[in-house]
Amino acid sequence: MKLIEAKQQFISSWGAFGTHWGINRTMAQIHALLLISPDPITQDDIMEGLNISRGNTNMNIRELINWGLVDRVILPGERKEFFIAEKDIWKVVRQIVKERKKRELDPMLKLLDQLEDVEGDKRDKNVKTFVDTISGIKRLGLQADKTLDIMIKAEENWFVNNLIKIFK
Amino acid sequence: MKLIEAKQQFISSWGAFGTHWGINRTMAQIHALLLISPDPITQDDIMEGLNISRGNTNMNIRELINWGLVDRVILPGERKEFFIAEKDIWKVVRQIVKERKKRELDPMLKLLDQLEDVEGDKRDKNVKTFVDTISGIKRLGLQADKTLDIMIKAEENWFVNNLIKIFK
DNA sequence: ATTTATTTTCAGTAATTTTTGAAACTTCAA
DNA sequence: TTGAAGTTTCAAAAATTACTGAAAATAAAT
Repeated sequence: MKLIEAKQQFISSWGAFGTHWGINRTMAQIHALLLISPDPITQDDIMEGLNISRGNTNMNIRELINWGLVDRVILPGERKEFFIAEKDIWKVVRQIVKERKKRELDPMLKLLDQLEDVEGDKRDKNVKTFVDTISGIKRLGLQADKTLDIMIKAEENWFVNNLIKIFK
Repeated sequence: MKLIEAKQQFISSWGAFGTHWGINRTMAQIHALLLISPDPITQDDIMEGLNISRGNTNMNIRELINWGLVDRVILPGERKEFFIAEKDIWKVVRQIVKERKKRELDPMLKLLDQLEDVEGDKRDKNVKTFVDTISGIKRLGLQADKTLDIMIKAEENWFVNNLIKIFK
């Protein structure tokens, strides 16, 4: 397979993959393009590379920066801004985990706390089933919270090596 | 908080949570409703409980069954079908992991294999960056594949206990 | 200060996804 | 068999989400 073709394929697939995970297609594609670009590139490069509008490009780059996956770069002597993605895929995963944890898991745990102490007699099976379900989810959530925290802080090799050892 | 209110809150939040993970709101809400229902319930119960149409209900129940999260139940003497959800939240997670792995990770790994042997000179930095990116993702993907397989097969306690021990 | 290059915003439009509801289909009891 | 109860399908409508492009804002050069 030729490089041009392979790049296209990767960008397109990465975009489709993203949509299955609640990430918008364009954002995932910009990320893919940056991942395989050896040097920093401009908004115009991205617009041209993916055939998308300036506004769309700008909004999604900003979002990628918010997620901590892309950095703005100022090159000396250049007027335009350039962009570059973190290439170490393990760091990328940790960053995504960190953000999703903050945005989703933490609020969910807060909610579960409130729901857990619902009024009512535990002998009522409606109450019992509700409380048991919430407690079960909360227990799992707390475990995930702890585990992910350690994962986020961990050094790449430490974590991977641990997994390999444990799960072999 | 009253039970009715708490149930509403849970269903609504579970739905919102789902949309962040590429799961449609209604499907997540039906799942939530089934999780907190002590006894099997019918399509009509769900329609009424969530204020949604028959078609929508039917399609999303079917999808939940495809995901292995909900079962059809025939009650003796009843004409209608009833539905029930797996309540053990750890089993639920394992089932979701299993399905997403099959639907998403496996195809992604297949793609990466193809992309990895792109034509061209490795001294060309475009080729090098591309191949390095793909290889990096593949390495991570293979590791995830292995780990998740073991997790899927694992007994609940075995796994949770392991995690607790390892990550404390 | 003025011009020029670049970035950002956002109202309107387009594309996609979800939902509805009625018709078609199936199942079962009499 | 017939028909009543229940389930499934799917074309059209509604809702949501994403994208465009031009105008406004910002920044840099002259």
